[in-house]
Amino acid sequence: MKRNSRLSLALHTLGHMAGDPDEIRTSADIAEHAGTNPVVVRRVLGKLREADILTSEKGHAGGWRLARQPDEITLADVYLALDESLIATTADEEKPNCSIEQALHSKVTSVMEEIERSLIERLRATTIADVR
Amino acid sequence: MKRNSRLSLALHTLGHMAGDPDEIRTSADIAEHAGTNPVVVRRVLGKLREADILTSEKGHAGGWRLARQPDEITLADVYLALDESLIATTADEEKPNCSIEQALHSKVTSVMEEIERSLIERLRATTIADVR
DNA sequence: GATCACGCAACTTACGCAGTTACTTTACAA
DNA sequence: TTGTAAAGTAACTGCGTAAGTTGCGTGATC
Repeated sequence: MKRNSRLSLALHTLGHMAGDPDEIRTSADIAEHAGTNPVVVRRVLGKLREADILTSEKGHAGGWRLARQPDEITLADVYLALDESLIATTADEEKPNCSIEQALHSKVTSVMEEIERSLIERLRATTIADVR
Repeated sequence: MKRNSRLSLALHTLGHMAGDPDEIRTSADIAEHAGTNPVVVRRVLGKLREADILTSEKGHAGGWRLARQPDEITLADVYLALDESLIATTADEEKPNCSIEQALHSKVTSVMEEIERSLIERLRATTIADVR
């Protein structure tokens, strides 16, 4: 796998689920299709379950399923469910004792926050049904 | 040091230089002020030299100096000089043989490119003289 | 109760980057 | 011309993060 793998894995899986919402899928099947490991799949999809995007069932004939309709799940929902940020967080300094550092930090931080909001807004315009 | 250290180091240093453009600074001095190592400073500032933001002189009484006026150096110039991206690059897949992955990749890539352009545009509005 | 699935914790591995060391090159000055 | 002070650079180390892996527990169905 590569960088940004969590979001890629999540979206890829959701895309397939959107195409056949009634099918239940196991971590093993998903992992094989995505070329990764069942435990990794559970880690990532577990985040999506916390955000009420997916449900999982244990036991025989268990697995993963969408918790909502595909057209009610936006890319922003998925992005936010994984805490992972595509925007580099400006490392929180302990104490920017230097005034120039303070000015820079506040400037860059405000720009990045604006960009992040803008990103989420754009992601909200697409649902996983659109990429099916 | 922490995350995003290269951009922080670059901007911090340039901010100080903007306050006193005629002073020549050694890597050792800069490193001490920034709490890091002279070699690291040279690595980062070397990138800025390639972008004609700084000049360096070897030998006795050598060091680093701005190559342009402070108000002619934007945050975008610095950001672009360091190749480092604040926007996570969507890992270049070898061959997305899966059609859903293709659709996702192109969608996410186009959003991210738009966001990156937007970021650069905003960074271009501030010069290092503004944070002095 | 056997099996099949997720849940989870702990460990291993891979990778990037800051940090470090050591050496070379260059410029200036005594 | 020799010594010193600076950048340039290559190679190595250490650390943090994330994926990958293993093992065991838990719950549901047959």
